[in-house]
Amino acid sequence: MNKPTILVVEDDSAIRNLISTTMETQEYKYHVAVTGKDAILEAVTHKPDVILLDLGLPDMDGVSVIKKIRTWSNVPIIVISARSEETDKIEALDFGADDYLTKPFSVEELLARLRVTFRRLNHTPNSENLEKSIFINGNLKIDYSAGCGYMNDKEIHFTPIEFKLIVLLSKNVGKVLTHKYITQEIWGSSWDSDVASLRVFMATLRKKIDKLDGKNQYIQTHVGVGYRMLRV
Amino acid sequence: MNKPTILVVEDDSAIRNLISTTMETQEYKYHVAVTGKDAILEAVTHKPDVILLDLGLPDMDGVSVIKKIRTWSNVPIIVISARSEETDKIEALDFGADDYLTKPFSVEELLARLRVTFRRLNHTPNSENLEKSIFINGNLKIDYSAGCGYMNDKEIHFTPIEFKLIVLLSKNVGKVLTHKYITQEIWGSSWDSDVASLRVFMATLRKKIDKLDGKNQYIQTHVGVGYRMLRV
DNA sequence: TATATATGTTAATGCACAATTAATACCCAA
DNA sequence: TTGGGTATTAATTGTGCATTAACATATATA
Repeated sequence: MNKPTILVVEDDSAIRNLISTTMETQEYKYHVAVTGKDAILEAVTHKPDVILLDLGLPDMDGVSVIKKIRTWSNVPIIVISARSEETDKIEALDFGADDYLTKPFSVEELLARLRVTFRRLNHTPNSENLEKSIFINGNLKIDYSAGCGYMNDKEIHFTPIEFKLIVLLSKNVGKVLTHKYITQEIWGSSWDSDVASLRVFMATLRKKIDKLDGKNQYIQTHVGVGYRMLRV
Repeated sequence: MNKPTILVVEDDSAIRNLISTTMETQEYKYHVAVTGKDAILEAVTHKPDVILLDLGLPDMDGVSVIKKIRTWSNVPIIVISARSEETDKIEALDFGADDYLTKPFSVEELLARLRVTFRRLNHTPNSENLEKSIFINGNLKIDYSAGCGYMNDKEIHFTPIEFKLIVLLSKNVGKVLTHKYITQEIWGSSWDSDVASLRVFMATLRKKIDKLDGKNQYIQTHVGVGYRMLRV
């Protein structure tokens, strides 16, 4: 995960500002919600990686917010609450909270617990990277997660750009990708010289893909437009 | 997960008994360790799903226990400590603890936090339990728990970072690991200078691994990307 | 068919990245 | 404080890759 997004739910403006400025100094991306309704809406629209949730919201009970979010998401929720009663903690934790801090809380501890959450997000494969990591098309195989490709079950070496390119093509099998789109994706910007390079890379890719598989053609040229990987 | 196993690490017999009886009333499966050495040994042999760790152990620092276990395992660790200092908490959390309770603690809260952990274990498919503590690849053998490696059944000494590195590589055999990922895992943050260091470590690792095994190559460079351990 | 334009292919160059060794800084224990 | 083992930094040499240019071939249009 590159930059985790945090949703801060807190109605007390003083604490909200404290947290906000903390988030900024840490250069975390974050959104803010003041009410429970806002919180749920934000959770839906922005898909935060973590939620910092105050239990004492003006419009609805904090635990209800947790329950609601838990009906469709397992996003980590760290509760920050003024209530230090044991029963409150247990209720919140059992209804889906992942951690519970009582006010007044230490900013450093909050950050440490956030780091724990991030660490876990990185270590446990979440639904995002569970997406199929192996692409198969004819005799061509690409293992996205391992970062390598195979032809007839024999590994072939790809340079970084070559790999980027074949990943791009394979993720869009059957679709024609324009020169502009491809160069944008690979070099970030589209120059004429990049298109010239692109042709060279296509040549080497074809040497590695098409020529090794005598009969099948994987990469097709669309004159004046771009390229396309064929489903064979 | 049907019946999670808990490892209880606590030298104070009163608290140990308190926790033990609690575990029994909950019908949790559990093991007990009194020293840090025991704890590490138990963690290896019984592969607990969760570890409850007291920081004040007689033989070694609790944080050292965390660090040690974290070199080869991501098992959730809940710290139970008499130290309520913020810095202690942050240190433990940053070195790999998942949660931190201060004594005297509420049994009910402990149970709630355990349930949070179990919940997480259930809906994040973790490979932890499947892992063996001994990794074998060609003539290379790594004993994660003992913290040492063998080449042709002869022990080779690894420095701490070297060991972390080879564990990381071995746990991702066949996968290309990016510079950024590796430096993040080992140093926690990714600086250019870390990549320079990484290269030095790779050189020494190769001297210890590749060069000792005349024919097989274990570590492969992916220029501009990172490194990969090959399954030989 | 002729001509222009677009694409394919190959080889050469320069640069960024990588390997390796040595030197320095750091850390812990005696 | 000192010494042994590690980590990090610096400096040198080596290598692979991206890019460019030059030329060959293909495709489109009149």
